[in-house]
Amino acid sequence: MAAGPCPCPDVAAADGHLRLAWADRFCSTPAAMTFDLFDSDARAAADPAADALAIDHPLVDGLNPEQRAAVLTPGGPLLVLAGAGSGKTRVITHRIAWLLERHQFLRPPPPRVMPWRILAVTFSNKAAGEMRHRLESLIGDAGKQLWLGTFHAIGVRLLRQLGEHAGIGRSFTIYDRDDQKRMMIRVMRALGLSEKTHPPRQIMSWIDAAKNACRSPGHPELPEDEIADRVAHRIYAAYEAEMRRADAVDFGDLLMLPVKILQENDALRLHWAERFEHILVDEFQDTNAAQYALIELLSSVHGNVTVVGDDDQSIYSWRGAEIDNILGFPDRNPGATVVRLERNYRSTDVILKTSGAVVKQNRRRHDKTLWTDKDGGDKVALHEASTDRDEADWVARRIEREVAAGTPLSEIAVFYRTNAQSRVLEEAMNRFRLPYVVVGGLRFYERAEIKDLLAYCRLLVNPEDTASFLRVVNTPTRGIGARTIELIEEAARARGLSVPAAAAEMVARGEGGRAREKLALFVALVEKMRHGIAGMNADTAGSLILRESGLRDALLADGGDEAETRLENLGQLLSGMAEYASEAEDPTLTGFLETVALVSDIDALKAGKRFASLMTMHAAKGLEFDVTFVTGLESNLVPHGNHDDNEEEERRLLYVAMSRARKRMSLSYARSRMRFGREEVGDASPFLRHLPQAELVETADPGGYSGGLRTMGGGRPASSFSWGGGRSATGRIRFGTPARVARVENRDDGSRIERIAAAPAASEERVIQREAGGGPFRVGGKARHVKFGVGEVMDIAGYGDTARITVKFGRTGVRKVLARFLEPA
DNA sequence: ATCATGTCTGTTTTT
DNA sequence: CAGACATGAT
Repeated sequence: MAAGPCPCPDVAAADGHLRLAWADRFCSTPAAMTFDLFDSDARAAADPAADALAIDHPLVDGLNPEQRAAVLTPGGPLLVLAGAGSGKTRVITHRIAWLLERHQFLRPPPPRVMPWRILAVTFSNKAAGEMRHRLESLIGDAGKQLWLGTFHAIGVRLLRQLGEHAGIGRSFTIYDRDDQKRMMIRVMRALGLSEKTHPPRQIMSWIDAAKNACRSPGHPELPEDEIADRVAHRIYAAYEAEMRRADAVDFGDLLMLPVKILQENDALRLHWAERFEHILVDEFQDTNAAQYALIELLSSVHGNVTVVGDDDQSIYSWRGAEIDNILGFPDRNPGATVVRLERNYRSTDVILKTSGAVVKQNRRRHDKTLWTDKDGGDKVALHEASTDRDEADWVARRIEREVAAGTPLSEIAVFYRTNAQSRVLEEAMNRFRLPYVVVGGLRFYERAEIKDLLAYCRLLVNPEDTASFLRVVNTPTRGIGARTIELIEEAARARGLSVPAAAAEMVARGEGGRAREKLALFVALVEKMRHGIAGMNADTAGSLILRESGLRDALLADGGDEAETRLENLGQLLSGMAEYASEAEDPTLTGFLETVALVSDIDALKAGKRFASLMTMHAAKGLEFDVTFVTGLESNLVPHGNHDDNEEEERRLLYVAMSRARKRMSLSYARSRMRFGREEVGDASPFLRHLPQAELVETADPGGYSGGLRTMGGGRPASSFSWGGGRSATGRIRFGTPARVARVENRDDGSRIERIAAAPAASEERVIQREAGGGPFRVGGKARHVKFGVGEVMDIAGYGDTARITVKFGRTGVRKVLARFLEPA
């Protein structure tokens, strides 16, 4: 990024057109050359100011002038400030395609860029998949060859090749939070530290912050923190040593280690920076120091960096993201081309104005004016509900109406601040029998049985994998308990070995206390399986391990409903492995494990159709829907903490959520909400204060609250709000719950909790609806299972995709199956 | 060594 | 409310 000023002229604007100059940093001819299209001669003769941007090329056809500028800018640092809905993904994909194809259209042709010399970085796996998909539809298989992925995925790829320079082996394992915590606790015990004085959670997030800032143990400027005492530094150092011993890396390492390696090794840096001729970074406002450093290093030869982002959508500062990376980009990169995309193609004017009114309250931002030619639009509904449950019902009822009016479910989304809020909404969706997916919420890969099998897999691939060893050594139970593990730990500490290595050595020496025999059996089992899976594809290996490890037998022996569910889940995992093996470049277990470590939601797969989407506001970034519901807009939830320092970010988060809608949006909040099993009373979010009245329609439950919305936020009167006794201005919304009584509870610590009496019984209608929670399934209806075929639904228990549905299949007979394995037939 | 039971504790947000 | 964790009985 800092390759020095480019001698070539920047793209200059003229009459909304641009002159195209050849300015790639690596061009062998330093003087700028102007290229024209084959067919541009006549045009140029007719109008000397006319330029190459009037290109008749499918890649820029239909783009607005700014988008064209962004796509066609030849090289050097390029900042695209892309407002919400301004077509930034389109710009990135088209720019990549153009870089790959432009040599066919420019004279004289610039050197051809090969796809594997382009690096495109996205924020999430979902975004990477989407981009790859769109790219392939533009340029076909060449799209498969470029380096495209999240920062973390790119980090893995680099570490695979460079890891040895940081003491990382070839088969390193990526640890998730659980594994990290396990290692952390071991380290602290070894150091004789109490978990009380140094909560592992806090230490972990401190270390995470250090890694996001690229700081190893011993760095003079480790993050400031109240827990950042000398002890914490010692823990950090010991934790790192232990991770290396286990040949494991955490998420922070995936960013920090490649940076360290490239910083410390000139030859490697040159090699890799030479390799990438063009680098493109999406969601640049959410990059942290390590990510920035990585980009800087990798672009240090050619200097062709395109960064795309929107400072108003920076919502990850808690993960170390520095908004200054985007705000300060032009200063850090003199001569950078800056393109602003302010035309919004997504939302109605009403939605644009409403969301804009929120984010405009922020001080630290580039002022910008998004505009659209879609005038007017449906007004934004603002709804006050008595309780969270009523709010959820209100949302579900409106979704029902949308569906009746012809909106596809896939075009409807519900957003909330915290994952815990999904539950009430899910229950309401079930009452109304509306099919839905929780995006990124329930995590398939976090189920115990899945983690067990994966831990076996990882231990086989990485013989030093301490965390996985500890997880499976007694799963299923084989008589190796705490005492034996303690012995192994001691041996490992004494000899500086990883835990599995220490266990193997103990067995070899005939040590191991009472459980010696059993431990020997286990070590032999692991060896046997490791030998057995050599050369196998992921799925074949997976089923061998499931069989040999005893996991399968243990579940079969159990025989209960839950065991059956777990077996189903494991079956699902195996088919996932098969699917992976059939299409992946590297079909082995190693490849699969790598992919799995970076992917959280398998459910995103079915987000395509037939389901409404439920997700956190964070997860909503980058997505769009015809109709959205932004829920839980209460003062203690949005903004979340009471800290002033993140208020602007919380407002941006709300802005992100509000700018996802194409046609209609509803905002809602509840006067009381269940939290920690208690009902808590709150006010509307102070962020709602500045909503433009003209764009709103307000409604409220009639609830027993004297006066309803009285105060907002700091207790000041909310004069901007008016509402009339629960009557809907649209007159179409029905109301449900009767009055309830509030009471105040004084607690010992002097704090006061306002509570509300338990909700009265639901209406008749609801009781009936509540009985069926099977999403798209109905008792008496048909359901299809991949293996068992079509059958009749006999019973439904639970809700959502974890509902247990009893189906009578023709061949297999009656079975209980999770809803997630079925589709309506 | 294992299982059942009880208690406490906590909730942002995610690669 | 639910998951993690400690305790105690077998």
